[in-house]
Amino acid sequence: MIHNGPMAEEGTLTSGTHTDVREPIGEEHPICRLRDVLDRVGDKWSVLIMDLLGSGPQRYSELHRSIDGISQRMLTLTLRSLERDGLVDRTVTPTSPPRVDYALTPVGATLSDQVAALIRWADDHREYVARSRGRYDTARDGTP
Amino acid sequence: MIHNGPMAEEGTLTSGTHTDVREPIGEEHPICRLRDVLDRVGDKWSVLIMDLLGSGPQRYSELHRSIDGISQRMLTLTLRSLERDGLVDRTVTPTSPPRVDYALTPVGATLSDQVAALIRWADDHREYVARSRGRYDTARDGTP
DNA sequence: CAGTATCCTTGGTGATACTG
DNA sequence: CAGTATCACCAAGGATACTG
Repeated sequence: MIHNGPMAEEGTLTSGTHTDVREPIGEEHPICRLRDVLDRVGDKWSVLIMDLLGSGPQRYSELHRSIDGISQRMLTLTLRSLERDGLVDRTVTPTSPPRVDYALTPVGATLSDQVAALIRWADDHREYVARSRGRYDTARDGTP
Repeated sequence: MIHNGPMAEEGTLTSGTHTDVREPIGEEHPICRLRDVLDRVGDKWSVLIMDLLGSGPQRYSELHRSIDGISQRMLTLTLRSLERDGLVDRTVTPTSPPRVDYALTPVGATLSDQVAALIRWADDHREYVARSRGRYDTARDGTP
């Protein structure tokens, strides 16, 4: 049985104590530990940012301009949680106007590599997926 | 500039014509093509299912029992889109009661491998992330 | 068993405005 | 420049009930 729900609330991870309120679930599948990364990789913006930072540090405004359609709110929020997870470093240069640079941490870089692999997969199988969808949909539309 | 919005609606992929209504954006970053996979990997259930199927075909009811907390609705929906993308095969044995087996397609297996790599990453860096969060949070709570 | 149909909630997201 | 704060929305997802 894979437990998928929020098995570890912020407090559980934060507190330092790993007191599991629920039954032990780690033995059967490592998936339950995956949630964090998945949520990281899953949301729209994290991956974009991880990729962008993969080619070097970027300023807040550079990221904002580079990522079409992201709001300041989401950019900040995403960067914050990336920083919180130890995946990106935030460097403030208290000039005026202030300057803030974001860069991958060493660990963040390794995740960035995984993301890159995923991107490559997506690229390699882009057409396959498109054709699969085409076939699936026409099969449903064609013979109703 | 990375375009992230829904650049290709279902219809665009489905129709077979790749008439891009928007400006050409593929040159700058391959990210825009990634959305499909990301959405696949990103949502709660697809990854769980891909992993489960990685160890062999499973019946609907097996998946349902194996994945704690998933509703029939979401299980069906997720399996359908996985099938639509050509990542899993659905085999109906029209006995009574009916029996339906799900298995990874060859291509689905390769994505499953990527997912497995991600899982490994998550496992390897689980503690690191937890401690990063701990430090980040106590830094905020400790000095308010 | 393996779904489909329906209703309803919630939180992730965008838009907007303000600030050190 | 690099954020923070607030509001408002709506689609993803859960709960429940029904069916071939």
